[in-house]
Amino acid sequence: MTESDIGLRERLVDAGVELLAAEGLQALTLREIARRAGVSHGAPRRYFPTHLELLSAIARRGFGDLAERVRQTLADGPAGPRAQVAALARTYLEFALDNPGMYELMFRHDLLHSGHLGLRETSLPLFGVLTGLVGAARPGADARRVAGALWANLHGIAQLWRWRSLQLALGDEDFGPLLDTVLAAHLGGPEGGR
Amino acid sequence: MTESDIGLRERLVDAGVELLAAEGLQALTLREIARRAGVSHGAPRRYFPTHLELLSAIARRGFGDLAERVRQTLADGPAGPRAQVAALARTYLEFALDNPGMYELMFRHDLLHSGHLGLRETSLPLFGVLTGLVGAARPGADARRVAGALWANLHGIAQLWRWRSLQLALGDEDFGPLLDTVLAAHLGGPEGGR
DNA sequence: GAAGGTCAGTAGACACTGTCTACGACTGCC
DNA sequence: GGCAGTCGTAGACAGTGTCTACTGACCTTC
Repeated sequence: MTESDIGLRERLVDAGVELLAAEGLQALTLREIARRAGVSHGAPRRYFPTHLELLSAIARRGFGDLAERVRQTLADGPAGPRAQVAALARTYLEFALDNPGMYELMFRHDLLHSGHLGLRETSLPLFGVLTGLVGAARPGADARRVAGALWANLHGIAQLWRWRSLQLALGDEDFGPLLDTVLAAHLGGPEGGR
Repeated sequence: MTESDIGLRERLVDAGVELLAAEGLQALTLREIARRAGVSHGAPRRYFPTHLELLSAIARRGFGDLAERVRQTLADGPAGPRAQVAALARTYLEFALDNPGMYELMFRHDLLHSGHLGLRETSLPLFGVLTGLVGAARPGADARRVAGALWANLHGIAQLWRWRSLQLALGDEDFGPLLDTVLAAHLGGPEGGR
């Protein structure tokens, strides 16, 4: 009846998400998650046979959150594919910088069970959305390839920005100008279409 | 007189580089490096007070190798800033894909002592070279910003390609077409100039 | 109502990790 | 020949992920 019967499985993922946000990825040990959930270190094994699968479940939360944020951005956002791509890109970067630990985990493929766990199922649709918008914003171009290039660019910015490498090289404090440059490069000038 | 007096310090880094190439980053433990170098697990501590510093020394080898490869590419490569940027980009990606473990280590800032160890000293000059070439290839543009965008794009491609995410999304088997798209986006059409 | 069985979680062991400290051997120097 | 200082060894310690034996509660079945 209390919070304790929402199931240990969910409680473990909750504890992991909190711990990740509070202490970072290196603190996300199996035993510490169990401690935070108030169970012994052997308990998680009942639901997650291995540490990797628990981390994957936590990462799936992150992919879900990101997808939800993007969905909401596109629902609230301005009209026009060009502006929507820009809004999506900004949302993506803000997510990465607001949740550094989670973003780090989401792309640490060595820690994740990327195959069977539906990570692809939440990541590929997002790429599909981006491809559609890019295709509408640049009718002539190979939408998939341009979307792939843009995705890689966003991912690279997220990583380098988190480590302050780009700030160091550019002297910027906000990623806005850089993002404008990137969008103009992949989609054409900021005035829209091409 | 034999190989054993080139100094344990260098031997440890050598062993680490080999181990990294052979077994990957997760195998690069302090104790295994010591084992491969033929010493006890406490020996590295004499030269590297912490695991992090040994890994940083190994990563520095990687940055040195990359810088050397880029230097050679630019020396042998074709004339013209546009073509040189393209050659640099290709060299960068080939390095990342030929040495996946090393590339992974080089950008795992949580494992590296990025501050005092001269990593920045090998990475920033490379960015300076790129900025110079970009400035020559696109005289009108903000060279630093475009170079930063391109660098982030290359880094993103290297990561996503290693995880086969981009291959999955694009259906490609070679990164050449994608790289052409990226270079055209940041530098203008493939015919050169703008 | 009592017996048996399944399931969730506990407790402890194991091998492994990075770090720390005490110790031994070997060098060059006076 | 004795002596210091350096280099590497050996063992301890806390922490990790995994595995196995166990306990106890609940649920079914006679």
